[in-house]
Amino acid sequence: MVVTAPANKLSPSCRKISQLLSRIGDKWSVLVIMTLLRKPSRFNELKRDIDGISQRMLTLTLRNLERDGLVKRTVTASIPPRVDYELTKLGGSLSASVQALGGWAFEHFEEIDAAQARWDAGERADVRV
Amino acid sequence: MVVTAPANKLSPSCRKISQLLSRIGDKWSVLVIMTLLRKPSRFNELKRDIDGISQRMLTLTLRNLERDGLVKRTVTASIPPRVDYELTKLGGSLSASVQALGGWAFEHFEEIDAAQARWDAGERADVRV
DNA sequence: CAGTATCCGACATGATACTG
DNA sequence: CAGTATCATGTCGGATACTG
Repeated sequence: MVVTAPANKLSPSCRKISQLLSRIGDKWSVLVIMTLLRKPSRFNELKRDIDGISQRMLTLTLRNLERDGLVKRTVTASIPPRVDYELTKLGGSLSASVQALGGWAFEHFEEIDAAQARWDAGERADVRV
Repeated sequence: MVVTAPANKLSPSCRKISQLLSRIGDKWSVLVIMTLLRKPSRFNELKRDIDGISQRMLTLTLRNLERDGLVKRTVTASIPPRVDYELTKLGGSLSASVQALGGWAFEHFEEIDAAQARWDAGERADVRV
């Protein structure tokens, strides 16, 4: 019995993309990375620069990025305590790729918005044969 | 009274990145895009190729991508019904940027895994001064 | 075949209060 | 200043059943 060719499963590298996105694709990670790319910052400095982030989420996001080796944390034992965050070399190399995606977003967001507007207006663009 | 310089808020383009990620950064969108990049497919064909996706999530993901103008849907009124999905030109251009990110992921995922392993082993890598 | 409808649990996020 | 702890809520996603 002849069986048709094996299913065209996705290659492992495609899975890597989605794994990466599940790491940095949350609501705040990219914003934190882009902020740290501009300059290393202290905790409350980040909180001020990233509009709308809660203290809790900033802490969690930084911990995750630190765990992934993308951000380095430096504690200075003074009073008041001082904690500085900066991108690691790994984090810096990631930000380059993220910025590339940002370039696409900046060039095409109007097309996306337009497509959504059409969709929401009820003009579904699919084809019926 | 002299006030310090305006807060270093993120530039609008950075926000665009996070907006894009909130669109395609969900669990399945990128997987669907990468699958359609290889070849246009029918509904159940996609379901077979994308391991683990539920019927519900495939439907929702396709609707969102269609709404964003990234995917085109073609209905053939036959019995049984036939529906084909393919990337639009916009979707194709996005996939290039996504693949760039995938390249980074493929090159560096070992470093990330290693960093996580260190963290989980309790060796927090931060610096104390 | 290609969906829709419904229910439900898990997780992500926000708000708030407290601490070394 | 830089967190941690706790609670409340909303959304995401899976399972299941039904339909043109």
